[in-house]
Amino acid sequence: MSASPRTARGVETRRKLLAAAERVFADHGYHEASVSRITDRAGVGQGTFYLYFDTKLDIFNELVEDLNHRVRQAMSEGARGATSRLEAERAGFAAFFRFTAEHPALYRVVREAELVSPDALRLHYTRIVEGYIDGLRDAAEDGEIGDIDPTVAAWALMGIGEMIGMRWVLWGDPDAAPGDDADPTASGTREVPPHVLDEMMRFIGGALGRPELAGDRRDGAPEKEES
Amino acid sequence: MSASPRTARGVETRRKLLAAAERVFADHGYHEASVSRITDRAGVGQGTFYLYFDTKLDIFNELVEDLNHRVRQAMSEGARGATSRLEAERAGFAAFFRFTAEHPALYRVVREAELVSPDALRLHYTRIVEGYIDGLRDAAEDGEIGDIDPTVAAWALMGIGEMIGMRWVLWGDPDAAPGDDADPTASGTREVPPHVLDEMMRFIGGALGRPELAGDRRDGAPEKEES
Amino acid sequence: MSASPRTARGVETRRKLLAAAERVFADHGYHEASVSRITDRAGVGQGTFYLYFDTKLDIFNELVEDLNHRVRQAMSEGARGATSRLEAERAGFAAFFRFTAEHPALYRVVREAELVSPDALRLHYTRIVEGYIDGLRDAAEDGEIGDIDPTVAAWALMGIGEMIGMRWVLWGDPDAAPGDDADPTASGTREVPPHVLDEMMRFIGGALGRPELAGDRRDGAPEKEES
Amino acid sequence: MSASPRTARGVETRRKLLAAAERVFADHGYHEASVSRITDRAGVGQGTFYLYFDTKLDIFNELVEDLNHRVRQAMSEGARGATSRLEAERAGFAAFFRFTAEHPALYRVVREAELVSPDALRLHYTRIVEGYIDGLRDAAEDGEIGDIDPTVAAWALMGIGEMIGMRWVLWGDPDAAPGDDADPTASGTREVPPHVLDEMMRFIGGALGRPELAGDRRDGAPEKEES
DNA sequence: AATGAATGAGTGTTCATTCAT
DNA sequence: TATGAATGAACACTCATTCAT
Repeated sequence: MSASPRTARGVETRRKLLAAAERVFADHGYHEASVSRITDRAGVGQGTFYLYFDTKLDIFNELVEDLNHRVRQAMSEGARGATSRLEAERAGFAAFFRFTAEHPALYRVVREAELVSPDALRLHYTRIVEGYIDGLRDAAEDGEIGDIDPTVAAWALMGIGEMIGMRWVLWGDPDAAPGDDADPTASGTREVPPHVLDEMMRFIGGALGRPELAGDRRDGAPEKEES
Repeated sequence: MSASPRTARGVETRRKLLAAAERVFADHGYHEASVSRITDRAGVGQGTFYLYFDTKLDIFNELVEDLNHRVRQAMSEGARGATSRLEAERAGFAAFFRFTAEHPALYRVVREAELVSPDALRLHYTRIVEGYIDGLRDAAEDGEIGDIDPTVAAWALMGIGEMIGMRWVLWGDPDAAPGDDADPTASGTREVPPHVLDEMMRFIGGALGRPELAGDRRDGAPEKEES
Repeated sequence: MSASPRTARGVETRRKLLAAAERVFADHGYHEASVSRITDRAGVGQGTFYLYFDTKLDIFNELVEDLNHRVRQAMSEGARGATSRLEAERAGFAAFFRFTAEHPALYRVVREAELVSPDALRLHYTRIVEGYIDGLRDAAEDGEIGDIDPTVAAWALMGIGEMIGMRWVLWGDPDAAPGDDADPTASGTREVPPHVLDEMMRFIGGALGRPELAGDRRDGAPEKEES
Repeated sequence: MSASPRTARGVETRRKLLAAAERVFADHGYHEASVSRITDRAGVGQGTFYLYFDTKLDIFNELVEDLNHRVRQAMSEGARGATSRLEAERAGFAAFFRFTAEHPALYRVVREAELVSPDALRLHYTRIVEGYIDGLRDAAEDGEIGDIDPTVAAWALMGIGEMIGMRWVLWGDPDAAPGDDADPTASGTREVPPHVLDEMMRFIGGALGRPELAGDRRDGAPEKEES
């Protein structure tokens, strides 16, 4: 039923719908977001929506796909120029957290995807993880990290990033009691504090078999302090 | 409006409703789960629901709370008897994965809670993390692990468990292509393969500054030290 | 199904239910008043209600009946001892307004009765009007008032009392703009200002053919009309 | 959410809904009138209602407003051409009773408004009363009536009209016992008998200080007016 | 290409009433 | 006499989707 736009005007309308949908999904989640809210924000008639998308799920999936591209691009751009795997990892995480802070939609939309469109979620995570796996494999070949299983490690890294991002970016102030910040749209602009990022990288560095590369205060580390 | 049951019959009805709700939420998620589906499955009239719960959100929150208790109990029971922090960690994760496999509701309900009842989600994660933090602090005092920041580490562990659990328990077969397993109710009985658990623990062991305790094949650790 | 109470305890319970119903109907109106609210306020179980009343409409009708008795008693007590019809009228109205101020339920319940139980409403008004008619007839025989049709006059008096009561007792401050006092339960304690009562009685005095008896400032009419 | 119709079709649909609502509210009152009954009678889908009205209360308020305009227009049209205040009053009342007979909804809807939408009720009465007040003030300046307080008199007139209208128009036959006419839809076509209108106007004429202008059989007025 | 109108199945929730104890 | 449990029909309202223009 829906079709690709054939005119410049159509292309523009489709774009407006996607942009509006990102805002609306981010603000309200999938279920509370109504097609009419999307078309309202896009400034088009309700029927116009179905010119470009078959269903509400359709535009949602496209949006998840799009966010996936953008976050991966942000991460690899962030990591570009890093001179070691861990440096790349750190830069990638930093980019990921920055992206999350700027687009809290990512978290919300993606996590909601689990129930709404499980395939979209799997694809999203899988693609990011694949990037990790490749990087880890290269680093292992170069002896840069230990011989940890890259698949398991990649999923673990994914989980760390997700949870730290949720905790420090989405929730914000560590001391905020639950309930202090109930408005989900209000909390999307925090940063991961530097020491948290440091500790997280030390954690990851150790995990990957190169504690000394992550900077350290680690007990059994031969040269560095304590000695 | 809702009240606690005052008779045995009422207690039983309330229990049936909670059990039904767990099933229905797990199968369909919060939004697709309708009160009438819950009451149907519980075998009671629709109005009966409101004798014991004020709103649909109410029973959802109670369920999240309940699941939180149960998973934490499962984890600490699993970890009981461990002789080291890492052993406890491993046993705790194993218990967590087992619980997840038996109650896929946990994942689905909890993750959806983010949009439906953010406080419930935060409380859930925070409580589990607090358990981690205590354990890590004790272990650090005993010199069992490195001096990693316990809060950051705890959230990282939480994320690892979540993601590994999602990947290997909920999704099941690593090679299953997305789309092969779209029915969310069909995939709740997998186990985390032993080697994945092993690798995960090596990852965590390294992260916590005691790679050698986690068992290893690590490059830079020729024949364990510590001897 | 319902029965008269056979024990002192039952009499008491029935009384509690009626008292609770008056409060609840007054506060919420017929439709918003639920049986459970009534039983809650009465401090009895929900089922107990149906021991004494067949339906919600039943207790409502009984309440209207009861209020009717009470307001008529208040009015005739107020009027007792008056030495002329107009004095009696004034005292009766004053009593009526006082009763209204103390029991705003009267107005609300009675007016709602029009749709809920039209018979109850008619009976209520008719009974009060019959009292007026009798009084007017007597007064006419005594030459105390003009020979106005007592039935029409009685209904007119009823209407005047109702409207003045609504305007000055229920609504309160004459200058309050609509909306300033939207809470219907908050405005039941006003009084009809003395000059309003005075003017009203002058109006009625003239209507009944005895302007001079009502006190007057009437234009050029030292002793009746114009001549 | 609701919007003004943008096409002729929409205008027509909205009109049908209002007309249906007037019938349904008049027949059943606010609470028994369900949106689905309204849409059924209008011959549109249930959802269509919410295209033009936000809530059931919304259309109710609009209806009260509309009825207020119409009754005031009917009254001033009825009074147009009267050569004295009392003549105008009589014509106005006659128009009011005629309108009531043709639109019994007025009474029912407006009286129920007291509980449903108190502001609407106050506005309704206040607007009519303001018309009375203006007329009375003019008449007083012209010496046409006594110097009665116009505000109090206006509310009194409002009450008289309401009550006489209820008694003779809505209830119909004076001798009908309560219960004979329980169907509220069946009684909307009566007229106020001429002698009742006559007596009512004599009552009012006396009240306003000009008994002789209202026609009379008054004791102290041996051979009619003015001569 | 665009749109406003229309729909009807579906939602969470309420409540007068019945009944077993 | 008293009650808490249970019910199911009913309600106001929402929304993804279709369609005529």
